[in-house]
Amino acid sequence: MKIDSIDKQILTILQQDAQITNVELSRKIGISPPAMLERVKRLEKNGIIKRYVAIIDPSKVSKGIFALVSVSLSAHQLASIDQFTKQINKLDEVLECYHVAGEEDFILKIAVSSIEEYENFILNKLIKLNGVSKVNTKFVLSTVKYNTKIKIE
Amino acid sequence: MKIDSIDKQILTILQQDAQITNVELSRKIGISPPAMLERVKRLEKNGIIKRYVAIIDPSKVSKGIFALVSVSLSAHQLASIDQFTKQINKLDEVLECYHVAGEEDFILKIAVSSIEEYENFILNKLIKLNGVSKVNTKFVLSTVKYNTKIKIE
DNA sequence: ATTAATACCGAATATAATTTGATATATTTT
DNA sequence: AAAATATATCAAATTATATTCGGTATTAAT
Repeated sequence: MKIDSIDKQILTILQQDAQITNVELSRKIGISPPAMLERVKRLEKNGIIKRYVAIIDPSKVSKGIFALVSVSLSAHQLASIDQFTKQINKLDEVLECYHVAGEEDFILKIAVSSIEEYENFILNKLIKLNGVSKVNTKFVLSTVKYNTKIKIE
Repeated sequence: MKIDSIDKQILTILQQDAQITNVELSRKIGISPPAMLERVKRLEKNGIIKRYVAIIDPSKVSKGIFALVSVSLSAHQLASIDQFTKQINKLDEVLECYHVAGEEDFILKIAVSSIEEYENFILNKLIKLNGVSKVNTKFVLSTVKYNTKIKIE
């Protein structure tokens, strides 16, 4: 699907405020509400817009402790990464997980409510996954920036 | 502000689907639409819900290259971290930035459209920030999990 | 126990989303 | 280049939803 300049404007706005009304959005960009509606639906149907979410303040729901964790898999396990992938996707504490090039294999972002909960996560969940051979934790002191918006250009 | 069991259900649902209508949400949870509306507004006003956003597929808007970058500041610069913080917040390529405990000072998540753009970001933007003394890049091979939802319990 | 505050509901109203049918604008085909 | 097709657009009408309102129940405080 090809994305034109109007689509880009739509995506830029919706990434910052998904609650904007269709009427207001169409007014801002300068096309009619029905035309806008069709464009947004098309962006959704084609998977450009994946979903709409509410962003919660973690500290206000007692999930204020974050950690960035690197994980290495044993060589033979690396052959079947999708098993690891599936397991990671089931763990609620894992917000993000990236397969990376370099020393370690994966970098995970973890959110928990306490150090005890973190310890429990590492000892009873993460290192019990098949093939996990090395784990290294960096605790987050503060979140400097958290942005779900990617620049559209 | 105190959050009860109904609020938790609301937050859990809105974190997955912020487009749900107030009518549908109230039906799911079992209170009337006006009561639901008041609760959601309260969660917004108290900053529990920070904002609503559309999540875009980066690969479909040619921002398919991600990197995780560690940054160390020189000792004297660490004294005024908020300067670094402000600068980081202005850079569109930086989606997330965490101040971490350990070897390095910050971990950044970067999104760009090409390796050339990445090189330009590092050479002309990141290392030109005051006090940046060490930079180390890990390129993301694949995103295993990307979740903005934190478990409410 | 009494008062005050809070949360709730059903009904009415205001606002917005969505559908419709017609028209214009590109795009492709001949 | 002209005709045909597909696509995008609009204004108006309809449908659905958000929001307001007045009153009632429930909870918390005095």
